[in-house]
Amino acid sequence: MQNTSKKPQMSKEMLLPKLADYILKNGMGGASLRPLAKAAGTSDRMLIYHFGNKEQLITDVLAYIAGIYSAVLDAGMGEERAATRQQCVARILAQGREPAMQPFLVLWWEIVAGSARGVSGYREAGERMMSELLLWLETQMPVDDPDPVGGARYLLTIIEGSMMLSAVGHARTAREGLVASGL
Amino acid sequence: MQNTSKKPQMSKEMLLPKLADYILKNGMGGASLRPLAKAAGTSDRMLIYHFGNKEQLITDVLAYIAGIYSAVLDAGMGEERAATRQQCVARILAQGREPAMQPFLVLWWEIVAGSARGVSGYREAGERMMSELLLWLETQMPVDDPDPVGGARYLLTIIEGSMMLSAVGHARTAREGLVASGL
DNA sequence: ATAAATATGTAGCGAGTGCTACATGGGCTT
DNA sequence: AAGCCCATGTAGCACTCGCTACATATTTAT
Repeated sequence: MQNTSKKPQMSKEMLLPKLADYILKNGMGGASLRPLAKAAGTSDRMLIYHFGNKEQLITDVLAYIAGIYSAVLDAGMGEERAATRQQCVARILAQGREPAMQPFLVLWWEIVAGSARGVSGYREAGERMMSELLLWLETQMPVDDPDPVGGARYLLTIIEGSMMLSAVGHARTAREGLVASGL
Repeated sequence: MQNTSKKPQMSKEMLLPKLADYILKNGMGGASLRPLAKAAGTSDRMLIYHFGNKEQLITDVLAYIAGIYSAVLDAGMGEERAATRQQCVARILAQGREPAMQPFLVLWWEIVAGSARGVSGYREAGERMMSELLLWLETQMPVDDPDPVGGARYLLTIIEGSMMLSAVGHARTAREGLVASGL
């Protein structure tokens, strides 16, 4: 008989995008082996086979997500720099409100929580994603900014603080804080 | 025979402190009925009896924790105000580094994550805790501050941004951001 | 005194968890 | 052709999960 199932030969690399997609949509809470396997078109048996155990799988998927994060960042915004810090912050906050960014944002807080609690793999992913965002932010600073390096760190702090406040229903508080600071 | 077990008459009010204590120590991840019941000196059966279901229990415990949050805030710092915004921020960040605050901080990010994902009870608790912190922060602003209301919102944004960056291993980034901003 | 309401213990159900044992197919090397 | 290794399917184990059925003791109301 002919080879009907052309030896799928599933590998980590083929699985990671689907796993990342599922986790972005459903969060870490629903990230158990059987649903993940179903979403990736395989079985829990094979996930363990490829990744060794669940902890390693999560670590790998989070690293993968951190890896594609900067691509999403770039895709979401034009190339021209902002003219002022105020405009820079406004743009990024606006981007954070876009629907396409929501899965990242919602997952982000779970990564922060896991990192704060010391869960393996979370801290590395979170640190990397913040490093990416920081680098990217430096490239987005106004060309005439007197201190783009320090300024990027300052704006990053404010942006993340604003996002956290928004996440717990204090978007207004964050907005008023920005106004009071001149940003 | 005499009444050996003096009719315990467990009530929500008696259970909440122990439940809150356990959750502060072990986080939401370990907050399943049987361990919670054991920590509170009762049974999973009785937790459901008193709270109806787990979701309501979590909601109630988070509300209780939010309720005692401001007391912890006050207890952790003296009464005299800061002289400058810079000193105000430095004090609060120092307080956040104290061991006694760690359970709150670690739990805090789980509340933010739950709030961002829309889990019932988390948003209300998070919003309330932030409101408490904001009010308290207003009382801690320098007496001669030109805009204590807006300034408190600005400082709150920066403080929370700094704490988040620290949680993912970017404490240095946050510190450099503060320096660049003059705070 | 009787009945109703409250409070609690025991046991278990059905579903889901991470993970493993065992078998087996198909492609590879020798 | 023979043997070996990689990839995968099937079945299941021991455990935890939230929650419930049932019985029962104790207190309160009539």
